[in-house]
Amino acid sequence: MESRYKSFVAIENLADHIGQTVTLSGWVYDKTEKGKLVFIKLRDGSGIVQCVLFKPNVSEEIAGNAQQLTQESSVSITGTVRAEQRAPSGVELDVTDVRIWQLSKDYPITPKEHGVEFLMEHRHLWLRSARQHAIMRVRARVIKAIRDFFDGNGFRLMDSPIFTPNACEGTSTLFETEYFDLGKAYLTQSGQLYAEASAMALGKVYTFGPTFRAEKSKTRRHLTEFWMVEPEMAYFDLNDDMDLAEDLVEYIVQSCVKDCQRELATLGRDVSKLEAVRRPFYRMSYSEAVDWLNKNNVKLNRKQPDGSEIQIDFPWGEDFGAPQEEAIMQQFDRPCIIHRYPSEVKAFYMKRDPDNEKVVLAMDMLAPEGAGEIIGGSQREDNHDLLLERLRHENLPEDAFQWYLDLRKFGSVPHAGFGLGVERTVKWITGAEHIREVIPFPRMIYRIVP
RNA sequence: UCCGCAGUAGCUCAGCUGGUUAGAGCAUCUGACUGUUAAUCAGAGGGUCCGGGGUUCAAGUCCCUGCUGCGGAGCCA
Repeated sequence: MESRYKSFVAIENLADHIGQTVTLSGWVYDKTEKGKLVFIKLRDGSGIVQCVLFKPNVSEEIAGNAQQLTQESSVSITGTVRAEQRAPSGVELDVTDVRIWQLSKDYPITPKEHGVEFLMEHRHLWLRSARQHAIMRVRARVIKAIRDFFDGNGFRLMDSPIFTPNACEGTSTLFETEYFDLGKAYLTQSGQLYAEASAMALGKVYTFGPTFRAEKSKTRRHLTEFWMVEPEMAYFDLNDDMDLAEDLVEYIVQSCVKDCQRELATLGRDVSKLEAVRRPFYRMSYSEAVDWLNKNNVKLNRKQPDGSEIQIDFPWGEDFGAPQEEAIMQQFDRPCIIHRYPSEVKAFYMKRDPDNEKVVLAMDMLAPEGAGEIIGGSQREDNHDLLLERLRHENLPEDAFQWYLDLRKFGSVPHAGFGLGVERTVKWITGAEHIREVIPFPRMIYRIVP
């Protein structure tokens, strides 16, 4: 059989083929008839184009094929490409032939409104809708930008394992599984510890893959399975780390602005807000942020032992919740990095600030427009004895961390890194309402199907 | 896990202080139309009112319970 590989014309490139006869293969997105005209909206995965068939111009058989078509029928349509001002994409196809591969029956997702539950049950089909299609293309562009950025800046990809014997931070809940005769294994919640070992071997590395959190979170910014990219750099301090994070995020956003104009338009995204995402971003220390909250009268809701709630000034030492982060970000049109958090609320591996023992050299990047935290990172503790002390303080199993402690015995150096949540970044850039829309098949506390 | 809300046609929903044969729009099917793009017009079919129990002369409607889902909080990327 002759390969069709070379002869495919993608709908997104049709404007380059005006006046030519082409064959498009795809699926029927919508069809309407008006007298002797049949309008077929065809999608092929790259875009949508309206194909117009005038019955007197074709045989009865071809006209019959066109009239039979139902939503999501698979079809190859041949015709002449014509510039058309009325069309959203600027082109239409004048149909001369229609070949049916399969007629679809009772496709459940109509062009009308649907509820969330129904759409999630049909996620495997929902992905075909224009909006979901646009989001997935932006997602692919974000991932490409991440890889391009690191590959082009001297980083090496070093994959971390997904099965791990121990917790990274010891706090979050882990998914547990049997591992042959070796007892329990866990699905990784971060590749960072392994990335640190990799950085000592290759200097600048990044690890990129899925991560798993068994937290029973039920919000519009949590998944139980999500993708994270984690760079780790030898001889980087916190400032180097923050500079890198800003460069990366600026590069990702501007890549999408440049290459995803059609997708962002489909999504109704205000692109000017993305264009504004240029360095330098804002920065403030945790202590400055607490001062700002109290100066601006942003109170903390605190539950009393009797169940009632009172509002108090934000106490230094408490971790920020979503309401505090949102209040802080309302003043900014670009991301903001908050750094030097109280050591008590942060993970054991973060390095204490030599200028203030109460805080660690940690940083979070918050995105504007309500998108919230997209990055968490830190300079790591590189002193063996201090790290061991922190491990014991957190009651973590020393044995399991022997290899990690080794990194501080054999040529320990200052180093830093961070994790960027791919889905949160895509949610911000696309303006999606819920994180479940920005990953093809979301895994959430109450959903594992399809 | 905690706090709130919801479940009626394939889909999105309405259904009043309980009252006789269960409502609309869209989708589907039939017909009309040479510019529709949320097409329009005429007609047709389509219901275990989430499950179980209770109150009542009478329950889609009120009460109890279970299930499913949604929104928010905490945790975090």
